[in-house]
Amino acid sequence: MDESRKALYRARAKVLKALAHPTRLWMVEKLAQGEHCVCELLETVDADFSTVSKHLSVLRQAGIVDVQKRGKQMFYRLKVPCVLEFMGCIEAVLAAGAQDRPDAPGMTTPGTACRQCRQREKEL
Amino acid sequence: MDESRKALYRARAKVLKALAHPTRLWMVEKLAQGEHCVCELLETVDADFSTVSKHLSVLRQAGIVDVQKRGKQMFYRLKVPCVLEFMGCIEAVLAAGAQDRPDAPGMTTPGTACRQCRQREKEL
DNA sequence: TACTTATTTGGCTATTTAACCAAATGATCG
DNA sequence: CGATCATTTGGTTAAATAGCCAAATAAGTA
Repeated sequence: MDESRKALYRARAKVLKALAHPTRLWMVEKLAQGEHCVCELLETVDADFSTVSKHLSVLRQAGIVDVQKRGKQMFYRLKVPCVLEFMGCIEAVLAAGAQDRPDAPGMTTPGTACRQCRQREKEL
Repeated sequence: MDESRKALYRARAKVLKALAHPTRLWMVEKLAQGEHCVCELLETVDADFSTVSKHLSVLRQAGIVDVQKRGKQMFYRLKVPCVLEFMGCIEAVLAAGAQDRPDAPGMTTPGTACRQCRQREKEL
């Protein structure tokens, strides 16, 4: 894998990482309903002012939210609303996670050994 | 926000966190093409055997991948393929992140003060 | 049974992240 | 200008994460 490809995956991971926090996830949903100033978000969150601000900063740096100063307040809004679409799939993961299926007992696939994997590759 | 709601967001965040790593993201895409044993993934990844194994463990615990033992090998596969759909939106975030728009200079919205926010709430 | 192969586990260290507090900034109001 | 409000920044500490190495399992194989 070349360096530019690695960089791409790092960038993608960074976006996901920005979303991967309960408080931030919550705030993103909140912002999906319309813009909010920091103190409005603060009220719903049970954390310190500076903590909320830092979370928003993470979202902003990831490019997920937008901020606009108006008067003495900072108004945040969701820049890329499609991130909300993740939720459906995440719920699916959570639902699937519960069952941990035993995966059909009578499995007859030959079990290609790893060494053989490489050999098979050579043969191709 | 009540405790069960918090727990929901924590659970969701955990799933995203599992995806939020370049190597894991890469492996998920790889697994989307079909099942692979650990050593096959290792070849494409430039990391230690144990590191790869741990990444897979994270994905498994999050409920994203499935594992099945066959012979001496562990075959991993994508359990919930919809996670791939995230990529489109992530690219959108990355694309949007580039431009950092100045958001229309002549903005005339009154700038509701935060104190006033609370007051406004009371008035409703 | 001993040997090799495939993978996981258990430390260990370096790095990153989260949270809080206190201080700094920036804008408006008196 | 000085006070106040909204928010960010810096510092600190605790906890989580990533990576590597070495040892432990587990399943064939000789």
